[in-house]
Amino acid sequence: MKRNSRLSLALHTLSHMAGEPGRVRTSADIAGHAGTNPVVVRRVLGKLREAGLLRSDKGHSGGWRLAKPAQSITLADVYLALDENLVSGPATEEKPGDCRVEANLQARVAEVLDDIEASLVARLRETKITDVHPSSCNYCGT
Amino acid sequence: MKRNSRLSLALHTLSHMAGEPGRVRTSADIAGHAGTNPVVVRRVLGKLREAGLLRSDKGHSGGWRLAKPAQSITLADVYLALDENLVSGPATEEKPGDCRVEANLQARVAEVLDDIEASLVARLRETKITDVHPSSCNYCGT
DNA sequence: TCAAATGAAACTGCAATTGTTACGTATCAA
DNA sequence: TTGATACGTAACAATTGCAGTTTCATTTGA
Repeated sequence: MKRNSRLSLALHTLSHMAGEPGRVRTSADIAGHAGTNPVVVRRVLGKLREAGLLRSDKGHSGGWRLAKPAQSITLADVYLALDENLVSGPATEEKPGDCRVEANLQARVAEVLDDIEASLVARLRETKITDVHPSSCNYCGT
Repeated sequence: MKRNSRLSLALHTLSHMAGEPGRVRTSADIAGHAGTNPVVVRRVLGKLREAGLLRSDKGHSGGWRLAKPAQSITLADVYLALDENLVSGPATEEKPGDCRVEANLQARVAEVLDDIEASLVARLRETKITDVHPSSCNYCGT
């Protein structure tokens, strides 16, 4: 996989699930379709479970399924569940330093980035995961 | 240094230069103030030179200086000169694949990210590097 | 002619992320 | 009760990107 793969994997999987809400899928199934590893799938989908988007069951006939109606899940829900911070990054955290230019810059740039991050989430909130599922899907068979 | 350090270094340096436009600074000077390495400085400022923001001279009494009035340089100019792509990342570049969900997702997400990237640049264009220089600077002596 | 500065290439070191292996635990069916 | 199935988690290896470092060539001016 590549960069930003967590978000890709999460959206991809949820979108498929939106097409067949009843179907239960195992980590191995999902990993096979996404070209990755079952453990990676569990890591990523685990975040979505913590956020209340998915439910997982152990044991025989266990696996992953939607925990709420697909219509009620937006791209923003997924993005936030993963703590992506695609824009601002991990809170630059400079040592104090005695350079006032540095302080000015940090403040100014951080302000802009925070705004942009908020705009991103707002935009993502406009799209539901059901909007992304194509009318004919060679995986769901719909 | 940390993440986004190229942008930090570039903005920091340009901002100081805006305070003393005539002064020529060597890579070693700048590296010393920024707590990094002269070669790193040349790598980053080289991009700004390609973009026409800085000029560098070799040899005795050489070094770096502004190539245009500080008033005409915005944060966006610096951001774009570095090819940062802070939002969209390096063009996800998936192999084609036969999954239509994936294609739909890529398109939708890319569209949003491109918009957000444009918003970011627009916001950065509102601030000139002279706006970031404090009235009293312990480095410039102004 | 020599010292000072950039330009550029090659390499190392570090941190983050993904991929992999291994083992524990819960669940269900025979 | 037992065994197969699937998730949960920890630990480790592989990969990647970036900063840092070393080294050498080239240009410039005193």
